[in-house]
Amino acid sequence: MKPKRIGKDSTQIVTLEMVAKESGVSPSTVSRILNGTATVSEEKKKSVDAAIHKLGFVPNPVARGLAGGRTLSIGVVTQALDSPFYGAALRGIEDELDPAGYSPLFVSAHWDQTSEVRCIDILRSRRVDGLILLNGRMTDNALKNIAKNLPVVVTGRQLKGPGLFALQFDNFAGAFQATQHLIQLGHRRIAFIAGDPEHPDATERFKGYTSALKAANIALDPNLVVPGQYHEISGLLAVDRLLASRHQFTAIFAANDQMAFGAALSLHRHSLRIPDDVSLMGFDDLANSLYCVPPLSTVHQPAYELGRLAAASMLQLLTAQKPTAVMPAPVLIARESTRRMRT
Amino acid sequence: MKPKRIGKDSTQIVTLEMVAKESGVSPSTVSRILNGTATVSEEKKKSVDAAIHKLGFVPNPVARGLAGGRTLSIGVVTQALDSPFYGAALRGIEDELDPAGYSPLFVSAHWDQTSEVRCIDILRSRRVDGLILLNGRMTDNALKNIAKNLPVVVTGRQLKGPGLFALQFDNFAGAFQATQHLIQLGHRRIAFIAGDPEHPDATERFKGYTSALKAANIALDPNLVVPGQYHEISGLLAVDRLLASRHQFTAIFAANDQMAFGAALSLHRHSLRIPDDVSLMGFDDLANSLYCVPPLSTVHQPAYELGRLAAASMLQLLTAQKPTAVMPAPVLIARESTRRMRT
DNA sequence: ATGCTTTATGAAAGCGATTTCAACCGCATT
DNA sequence: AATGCGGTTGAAATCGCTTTCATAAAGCAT
Repeated sequence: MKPKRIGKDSTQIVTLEMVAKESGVSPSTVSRILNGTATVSEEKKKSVDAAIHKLGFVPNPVARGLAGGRTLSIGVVTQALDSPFYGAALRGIEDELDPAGYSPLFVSAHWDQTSEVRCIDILRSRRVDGLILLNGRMTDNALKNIAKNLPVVVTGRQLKGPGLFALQFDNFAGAFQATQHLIQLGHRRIAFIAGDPEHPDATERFKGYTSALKAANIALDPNLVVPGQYHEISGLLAVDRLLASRHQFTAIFAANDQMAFGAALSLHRHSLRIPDDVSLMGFDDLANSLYCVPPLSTVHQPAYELGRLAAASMLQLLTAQKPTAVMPAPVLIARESTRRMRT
Repeated sequence: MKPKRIGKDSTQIVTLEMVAKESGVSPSTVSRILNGTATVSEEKKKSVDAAIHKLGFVPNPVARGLAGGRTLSIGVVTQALDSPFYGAALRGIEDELDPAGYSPLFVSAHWDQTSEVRCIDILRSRRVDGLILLNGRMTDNALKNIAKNLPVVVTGRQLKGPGLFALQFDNFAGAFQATQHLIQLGHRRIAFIAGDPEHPDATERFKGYTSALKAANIALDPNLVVPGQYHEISGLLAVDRLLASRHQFTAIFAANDQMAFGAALSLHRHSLRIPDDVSLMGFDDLANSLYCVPPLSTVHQPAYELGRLAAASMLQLLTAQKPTAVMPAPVLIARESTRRMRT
């Protein structure tokens, strides 16, 4: 049996001190070179670089975090790890942070305010350098308070402050467009499956719906507005209820795609065809909206882009720049679940 | 204007030393109480606990990581953050780790071996206490090597070793059942949309398919086996090709749900109804399989459970216990996309 | 030359925990 | 009464890096 020898791959711990010794300079100098904290003679720089390369030195982020206060990690509070929408956003964050040497630390709050506070505490105790909050529930003031000590980027609300940046998607405009689209196709009796009024974006979408109706001089029929909770099942139940109520409608606008899927299933169960019998419109443009039957007309929400922008803004905040990101405007995606009213 | 005062919520840094001073003992003793490293007199324990509570002390994981070598964080290498399947697994991991005080550190490797190695390096440099690898691509040996220094839990392969634990889902049995189900419904000409042969689970599923055919004395028709890559679009194209080839079939078994969705769309485009004209079977039981039209028959793969089990096993590994987790057996979920052959 | 501001560098002091080491105490042993 | 031992406790070293602080060298004006 071969003696257990230290393989080249087995990360043996090379410390900054070893690099210093190897290149004949002090640890301080090595650190300065690593961080560019001060000017160092070209000559030493070279010899240190050589030593780093030779020894395969990788700075220890933990020690770095302790000494310098920076951990090169960004806390990300999401609402669900496994939601198709947030998943894309997280991917965007990761893609943007990674090249900058930062690592995201994901925690999920499950749309619960208490849990959200706890998550933030955990992240702070882990000394993250910044915080990205995706559609958080906490109050604006609490957020501003946190931003005093820690750069914060939030999505889903309008807010300004020092060390604080907000990115908001125009839910109102998106919903307006969606409703308008249905109207333009000749629909007059358009049902709306609302989201949880606790979500500000859900209420915005509702406003977009009502505004578009008003703009077209269509009276809002409260009987056609049914509550939902953004889940598939709530969309299904909403349509069940709608159908049971016997109020006529020719189109449905669901406040998000997930509810639209539920709605589609309910329609199917009642032998109603999409879009021949009723047109169906979603909101979010989830990955699988393209692959349901029939492919869902919806409003594209750039989740991935949102993640990237949030992360990029955070990076700017960390370098004391003013974030410049601006959210793309909503884009309507007309697919096959909506069609012109039959005359 | 009120003077800026230190709010109670603004996490001012309370250190272990302050706790020690407050309670009149040495830092060492506080540490010992925190970690249960040694017996401490009941009296001091009480006074320290009181001080901790009073000051609201939270140990700094960063300092802890540097001093003790433990960071209370577990590296998780996933293949995609935004895949419905992995999302559920990640949630399971988080749910299990959180109560134990551990935090997961997620990185995604995008099914790329090089990237996977890089991810692991990042995690190691961050001094994670353990590593969970979800369906990794790296070789068994490389893995064993890593496990020498770091507890490792892997999914999707069979492997044993010190500090190493593997969890594997029985893809073969699952695919066998799925195929058998179609056969029992009277289908004889069953097409198969394969996954990328690079994935071991894809090849296992293929084997399950062929074995079930053989067991029923049905000859395998190579014309009915088409390649795919686990994405929706590949499922769609596969069915397009199948249909173009004009080889008869009455049922399709897709190696995963995503391809089944694509397949469903292709069938729809060709005006073929599910399940009346062709039965469709998936694999994985993604969250939205329940909400497609018609709801997809599939094999349930317990992604969430998998995550929990992997995390639980890691926790056991970290306390030097032998992991005891065993994967649940595949369960067939017959929904509405499959039906008895018309006679 | 003299004095004074810069500039490059190293020594040393943290950062906030853990852990080793040694001292101390009390109690059983001979 | 002397020795020894397990059990508590605190002082101090340590983890690997950053960052003051001090110092020596260098540049510049007078």
